[in-house]
Amino acid sequence: MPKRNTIENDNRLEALLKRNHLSITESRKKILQLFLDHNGALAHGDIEKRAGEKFDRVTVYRTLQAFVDKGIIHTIPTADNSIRYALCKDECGEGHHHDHHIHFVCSRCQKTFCLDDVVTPDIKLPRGYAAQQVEVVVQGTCKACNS
Amino acid sequence: MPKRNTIENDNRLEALLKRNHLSITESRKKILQLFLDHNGALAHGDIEKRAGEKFDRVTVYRTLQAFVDKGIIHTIPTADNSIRYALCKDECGEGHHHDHHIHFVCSRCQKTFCLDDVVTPDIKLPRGYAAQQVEVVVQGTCKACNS
DNA sequence: ATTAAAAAAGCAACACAGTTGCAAAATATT
DNA sequence: AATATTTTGCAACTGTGTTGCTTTTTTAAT
Repeated sequence: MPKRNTIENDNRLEALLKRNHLSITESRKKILQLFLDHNGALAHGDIEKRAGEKFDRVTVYRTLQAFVDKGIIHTIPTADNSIRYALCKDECGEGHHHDHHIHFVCSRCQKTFCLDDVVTPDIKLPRGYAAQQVEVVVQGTCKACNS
Repeated sequence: MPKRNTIENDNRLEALLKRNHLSITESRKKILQLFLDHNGALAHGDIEKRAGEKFDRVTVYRTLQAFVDKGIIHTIPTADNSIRYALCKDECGEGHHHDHHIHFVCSRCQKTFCLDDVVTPDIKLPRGYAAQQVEVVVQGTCKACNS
């Protein structure tokens, strides 16, 4: 496990929380760390499993909710009805998410990825419809599973 | 309520069920009727409310599952994690859904529509990723709410 | 550094969605 | 019409997410 200087890392976490006006607590640091260590999205279940030994279920829910509210993470809709979360890029802030990238779900390893470089396409809608937000979820096989 | 000749309508429902190798039961006819009468998608809750006085919760679940399996209806992923169902076009069959249209969720009236004429766009993925299916859900205001 | 105020965590209890096994009823098959 | 098959309803259970409230932790103020 690539674990760098603990204090330095801690500072980084705390700075991120402070910047978002969240008080610094063990659970928030732990869960934030999970996201930073993990490339790809996390299902609620994953998070609960990895953080759940130390923290209450309810705390995990409330922490994730707080992160979503502050624009630190965003949710990813999936066909199988299990919410996934992933870190936001820096442009997101309290009350306004700007996630214009698409999401990729691997049907082999089941992992979910934010393809940050692939922007959502313009969709030409029938007369009368007005778009506010476009969500694209692509299912297929990911880089790792294809090689 | 536009109710045409009952027998003729019943025949239509039964034919649709037979074509999909499903035995003809009251619950299946009732729920299928709901979809035919309703333009737009139905949330599980809607269906249970409208069919639930007559049928058990479990039956509704199993009926919907059977319809999905046979390719009569398809599910629509939504951000709020509440599955919606809508009728498939004729090309769908057992074990293979071909829904290449996009879905539209109205943020005003909360209704969900299949925009059958709007096909899912080609998405250019990073090297290494292979797409199998593309889901697009557009959120905005619908025709009715805009006029 | 102590202390008071504010925020978050933990706990218990609850509400709700979805599933499973099994007996009874309805449908299909001959 | 009789039998085999499928579906239904029921009860019980599991999992997920929520709420109210008390205790603990964190923050801010002295």
